[in-house]
Amino acid sequence: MPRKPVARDAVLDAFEELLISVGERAATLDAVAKRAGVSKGGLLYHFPNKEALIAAMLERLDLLAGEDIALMSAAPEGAATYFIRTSLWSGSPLDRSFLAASRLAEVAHVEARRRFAGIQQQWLDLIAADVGTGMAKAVLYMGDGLYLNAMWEGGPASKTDGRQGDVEVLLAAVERLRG
Amino acid sequence: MPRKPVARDAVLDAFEELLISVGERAATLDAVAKRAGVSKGGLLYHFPNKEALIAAMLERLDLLAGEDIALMSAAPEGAATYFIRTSLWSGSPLDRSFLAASRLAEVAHVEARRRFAGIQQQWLDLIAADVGTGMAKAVLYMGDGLYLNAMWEGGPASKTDGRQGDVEVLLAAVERLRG
DNA sequence: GTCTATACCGCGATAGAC
DNA sequence: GTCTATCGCGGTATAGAC
Repeated sequence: MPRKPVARDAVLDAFEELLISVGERAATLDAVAKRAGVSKGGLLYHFPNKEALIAAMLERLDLLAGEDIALMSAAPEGAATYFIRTSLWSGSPLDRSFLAASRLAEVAHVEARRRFAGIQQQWLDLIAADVGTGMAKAVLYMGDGLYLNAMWEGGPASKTDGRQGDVEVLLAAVERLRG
Repeated sequence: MPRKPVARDAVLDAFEELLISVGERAATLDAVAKRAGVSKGGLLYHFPNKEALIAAMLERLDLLAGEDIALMSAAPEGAATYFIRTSLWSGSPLDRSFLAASRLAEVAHVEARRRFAGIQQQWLDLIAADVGTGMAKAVLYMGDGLYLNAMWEGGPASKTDGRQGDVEVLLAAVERLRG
């Protein structure tokens, strides 16, 4: 198992942060390098081009998502409740990774969209095992809609603030859909 | 009431199509002009800069959304059912306009996000009048989630195909949430 | 392994002919 | 009203010093 240099992770962190805070278009190599505290040349030593940088970020997303799937399947309150609760921004590594990747999916990045589809499918399977296949997609889409509206509202900052009441509404809805 | 030139509308149509099919970053003035069958100079005669082009597109969105709100409030099957049904891509002018604007909201375009918030609020009000304030957001978010997943799946093409069954699931869920 | 310097290209926008 | 030509900027990527 090869140990990756710290500078590499710092660059990945910086890339995620910029995707989240300023969007895909402004997350340039220059900006990433500056934020990570390396030169552009130094960045391009670790990641030969921008696609390689993106690929590494998506790898990390898959890793974190895998851990979340494990937690979700073991959640005592049930997968559906766990899913709705964690649809709200909490600043976790997975949140950041997911949101950053979402910026790429939005601009039609093919591989980012493929990963998303895979993760969604795993979530759907667990929710279906919890609330039944009939209503699983309803639950999944509610969580996704919450996520989407928080995005439109203007970034992750506002998520924690005003959306807590929404979570309670959705949890009540989930209870009505169970069975 | 001033008549707008046809070339103007052709440019707006081309801009929307490109936003939808190739994303915000690739919807450049060059690409729009080529698709609309005019030169870049010709385009910039009608819209002095890119912001003006965006502003005109958002105007059209508001107009179409207003018409939809009117239809929704008069829908015999109820606002909630109408909303879920029309969350699926049908290729209508509103669908195209909404999806195109969504590409801008995704890259943090401030005005696009403001318009979205307004439209969402109007939808929410009508749904609340139909199913009650308690469950209105659950219904709204289900529709939004359906929309979001169709996006991730890779553009509007696939929407019509595989998601029809999802609509039926969501409509059944709405019935359970009514009251 | 990380830096500086630079090549190269495509974007938005302007100027002016027709 | 629509065109061609061109500028300036900022993006990705490369070359080569240290």
